[in-house]
Amino acid sequence: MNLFAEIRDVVINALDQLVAQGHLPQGLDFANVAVEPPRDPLHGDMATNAAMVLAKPAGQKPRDIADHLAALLVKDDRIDVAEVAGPGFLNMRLSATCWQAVVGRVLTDGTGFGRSDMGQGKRVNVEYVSANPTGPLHVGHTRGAVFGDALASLLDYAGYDVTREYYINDGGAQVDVLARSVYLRYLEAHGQEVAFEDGTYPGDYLIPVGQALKEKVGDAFVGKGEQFWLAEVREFATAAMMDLIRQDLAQLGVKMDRFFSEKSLYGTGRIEAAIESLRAKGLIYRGVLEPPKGKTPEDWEPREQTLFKSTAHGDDVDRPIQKSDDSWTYFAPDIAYHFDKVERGYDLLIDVFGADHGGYVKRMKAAVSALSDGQTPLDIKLTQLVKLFKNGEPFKMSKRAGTFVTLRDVVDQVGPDVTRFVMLTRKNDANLDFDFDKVLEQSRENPVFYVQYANARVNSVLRRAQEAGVRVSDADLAAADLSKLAHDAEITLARKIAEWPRLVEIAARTNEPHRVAFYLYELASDFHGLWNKGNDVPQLRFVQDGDAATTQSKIALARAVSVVISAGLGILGVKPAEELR
RNA sequence: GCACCCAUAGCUCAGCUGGAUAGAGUGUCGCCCUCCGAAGGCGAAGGUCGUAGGUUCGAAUCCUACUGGGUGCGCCA
Repeated sequence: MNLFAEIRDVVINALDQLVAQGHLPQGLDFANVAVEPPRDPLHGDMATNAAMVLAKPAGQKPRDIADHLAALLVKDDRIDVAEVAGPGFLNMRLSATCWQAVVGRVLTDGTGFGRSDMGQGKRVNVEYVSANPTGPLHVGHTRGAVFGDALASLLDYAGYDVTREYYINDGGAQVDVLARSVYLRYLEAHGQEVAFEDGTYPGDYLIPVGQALKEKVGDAFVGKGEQFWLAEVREFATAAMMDLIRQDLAQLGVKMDRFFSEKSLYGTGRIEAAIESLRAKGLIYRGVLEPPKGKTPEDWEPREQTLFKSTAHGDDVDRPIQKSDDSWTYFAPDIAYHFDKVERGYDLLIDVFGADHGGYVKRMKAAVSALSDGQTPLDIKLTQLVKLFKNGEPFKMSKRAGTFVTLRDVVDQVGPDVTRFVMLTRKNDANLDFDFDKVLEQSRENPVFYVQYANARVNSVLRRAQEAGVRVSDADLAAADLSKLAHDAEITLARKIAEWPRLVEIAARTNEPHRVAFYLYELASDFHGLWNKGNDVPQLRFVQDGDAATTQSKIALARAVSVVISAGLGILGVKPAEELR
């Protein structure tokens, strides 16, 4: 139930009537007519720009249209007042009953209150994390993981049919490096002295993998050339790394519907098929690329390569899909992977990349545009860097200094809920400061705590009411006499609750789950505000001694806050706190 | 050199398919704690929305140029 959408329907109906009555010309487009909460509450509960948007096409003055519209709108019993203001805004004040009904609705709908059908069941594929299977996930991956996961949940909540997917880069040279590194650990497990040269992974996390390999194959690979063991060790090591990564994700509460292996594209004709599809559209050719200007490529020499004509779909230069030795570049399997996604018939594709892959956006969009003949939109969301702090001091990450911070380090220290919430307190394309101490601080400036605290307070007051003999099940509360919720401060909170379904749609439309986190902070803030008013104004306290009916209505409001917080936190993948400490 | 992202209060950041007097936290200043949970509360001051143009009834939001910061730019992925 989206009250804003309902009132917009009322406005549109009124506009239709004005057309029928001849006050407005036929054939007007109402698509830009919006009903929004005004920034200034003095302007009322909702405002519509209808008169201003239609003034020009209708050839009338905005205020004239608004006057006619206002006269019709007040006939709806949900709208108490409709008045023209400013350049032609129409401000509406809704009846208290309207807001009280929202509270009742939350209690009957539960956390489904904000669910939307805007997605119309369209199939969306969200690809995220997709870290190389060469080691544990680090902090940067953590942000992408949380963002992608919350985005997927958000879209699901907004009525899309969502698939969460991880692309395993297990086909390139980096897994050979991994295999060699594991081989060294394997030799070490056999008591040999080994040296980790440049181009190998020296991390401790491979020690148990080397051990495990020894237990599996004994000394079969000792002293043998690469051709004897590389393929097998590669497979063994990649599987071990994916186990590690799955554990990391599980610890963070990130779920995947599918892990898609890059390797599965090789030797199966899948890459060739994707390239052929592009060739059939005349987008594959042999050519020589210009060197990038101003970057002084030291060892540049012109080479003829097989190129994808990505410029035909908005890219800046054409991109190579084969190396000079005719093996595939990394881009070729990526094309094939996205071809696979296109062929699976998704209505929308979303890729979540780290910001360091920003240069990759245009070519990937070009590829999907070409492969789907412009039919499948691809949205690529980049997550910016996470800067780590400890007690306000920057915390430098360095593999060599051993201060390399993994996802596990973060989650072990602050827990999955705090990690997830904090990662969503910034827009995806803005840098994020993560202070290990501040995120655990229990104060107003810490949004995680502030939201959880609101939820805990609701539970506290719920218990208290129950002790006072008031029936507080959701069913009882939904049936309560909500007309007793009449104070301005209470209606204000109900208004904020009513914004939730609208916010879900905005967040889903923009693919920006951080909006949910900010909304929850505002909702919590409004709730705490009402709570604090109770200190000065006794009749605003949630528990009214000796007045079960009034208490019940106030508890209903509090509980509605809690329900929306639970729904919002659910999208973010954070467990609501029943109580603190 | 080119492409993409970013620039909003002293600081950290929000800001709705363009909407009214641009918001929050923090910091600063003033007042307040016998009160359902004061790990606080109320209030004030604080802005040329990087700069300069453009689009229109209306621009932080869209377009162009510039300035500053970040990321990336064939045979790594």
